[in-house]
Amino acid sequence: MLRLHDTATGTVRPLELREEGRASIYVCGPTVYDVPHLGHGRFSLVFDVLRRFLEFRGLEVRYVSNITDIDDHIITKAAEEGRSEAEVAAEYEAVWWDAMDALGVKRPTETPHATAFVPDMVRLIGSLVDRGVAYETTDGVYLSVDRIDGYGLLARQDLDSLRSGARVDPGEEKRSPLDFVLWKKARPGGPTWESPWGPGRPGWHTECVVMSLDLLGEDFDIHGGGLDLAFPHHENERAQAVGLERAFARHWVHNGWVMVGGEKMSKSLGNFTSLTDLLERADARAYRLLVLRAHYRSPIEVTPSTIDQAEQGLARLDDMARRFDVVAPATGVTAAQAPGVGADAGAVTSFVEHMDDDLDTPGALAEIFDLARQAHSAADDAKPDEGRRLAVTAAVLCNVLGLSLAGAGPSLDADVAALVSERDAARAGGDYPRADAIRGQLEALGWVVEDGPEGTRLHR
RNA sequence: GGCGGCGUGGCCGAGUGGUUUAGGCAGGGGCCUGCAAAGCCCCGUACGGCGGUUCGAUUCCGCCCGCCGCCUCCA
Repeated sequence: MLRLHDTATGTVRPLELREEGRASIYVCGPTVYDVPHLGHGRFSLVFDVLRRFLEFRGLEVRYVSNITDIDDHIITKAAEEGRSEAEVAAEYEAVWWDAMDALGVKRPTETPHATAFVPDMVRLIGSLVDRGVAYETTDGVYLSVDRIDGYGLLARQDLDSLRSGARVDPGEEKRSPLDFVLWKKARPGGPTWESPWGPGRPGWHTECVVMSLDLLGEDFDIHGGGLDLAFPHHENERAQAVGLERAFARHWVHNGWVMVGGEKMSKSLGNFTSLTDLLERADARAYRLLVLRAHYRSPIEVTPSTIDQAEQGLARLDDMARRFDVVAPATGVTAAQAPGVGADAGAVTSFVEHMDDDLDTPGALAEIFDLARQAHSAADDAKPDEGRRLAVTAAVLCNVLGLSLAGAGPSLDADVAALVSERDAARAGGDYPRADAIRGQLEALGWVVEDGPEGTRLHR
């Protein structure tokens, strides 16, 4: 069974599902007030692969990822641009899904929006107040972390050490500097909702508690997100669940940073690269490969050089797919079904063993590249069927990682096709100067020209 | 200040107490090819520094140096 790192224990431990055969996952999604950056791309890819792999393992996966469509950033932006918060959120949500589609990220099974759950949040906050875990001040409702057993679990620090590092704003009415806001009483500007504490809006941390518990139920399996969500966001979600005495996530999974010049990429540092920009410059699959080449908990450095290396690696896999004319295998193939579609059982087993080991995608990719080498080798050795079998295996496994390979050759327009046949004729007749001239023409049109036993082959 | 992580061959990036190597990219040599391209074969013998444990450490322990992160909105 899959073993995964759990931030709550700081160890890699077996994923013990609530319900046999079914996995429930909640991944914190974006706040839609700006274009997504490379860090958003990484977590989306990492959890997409986790989801695909669980499905490959034959599990029925329910994957919930939210859209935060109301918060201070959105309100600020709306005010600056003189339009509604809903318009701002809708615009950037559309950008978000475009980027996800381009990356080949499977749509979550549910994508709840925070604004649709505000009444539920009010009820949840009310329960916390009733239980004496939360309290009202002049500007809002706060959760009292002193009342929470094990606060600091995800930060892997105890309350005292967290408190010692906490920054305190003067004039705050919080009982502890670590207490966090559940409900913000209405201030000028921005939308409001009714509550027992007057009009206002929810703080950030409550929405994910409500949406995960409403949709997945108590004691769901995996809660994930970027490492910077571990504290305070996930810590504060957990605190609310503890305060309510409701079972929460069984397993906490966090992915590492995207780095830029040795520093964490983040909005606040202003050193981010937008995902949209990257997707315009590079093959989206190259970013997936770049992310998967490193372990999900390691930091990755994204530079023109590392992107280029990933594109070269991708070209190798594409070349294999072309040589063996491997079309993308049907999705939904499980590990158990893989041999039935012609995949090598031993390689599949080895791949699964890597992935079971805390999602060792670098090891899994090594397996795939090795298959590519073996496939070519077999074909060079006059064993085309064996080569094709290995190539099919590689393609099936790529699919589990969400990597689709370039299949058969592209369709050519009439002019290009004419050049190809003219060149083949020239080569057959020994007119190499003419053949080379046509190759030059084709290359000028952006084609890569390869000669095989069956004549000229083109690809982009 | 508290807590945590990292430092691997030209680059990216896994992994392990010792016999045979992660893998990719780039580079060199060879084969194949009319020439290329692609592919195949071969090659570099790396683990921040200093000690310690050990028959033996890149892998365990300690110290040091360097880098990064969290403790505040952040994927």
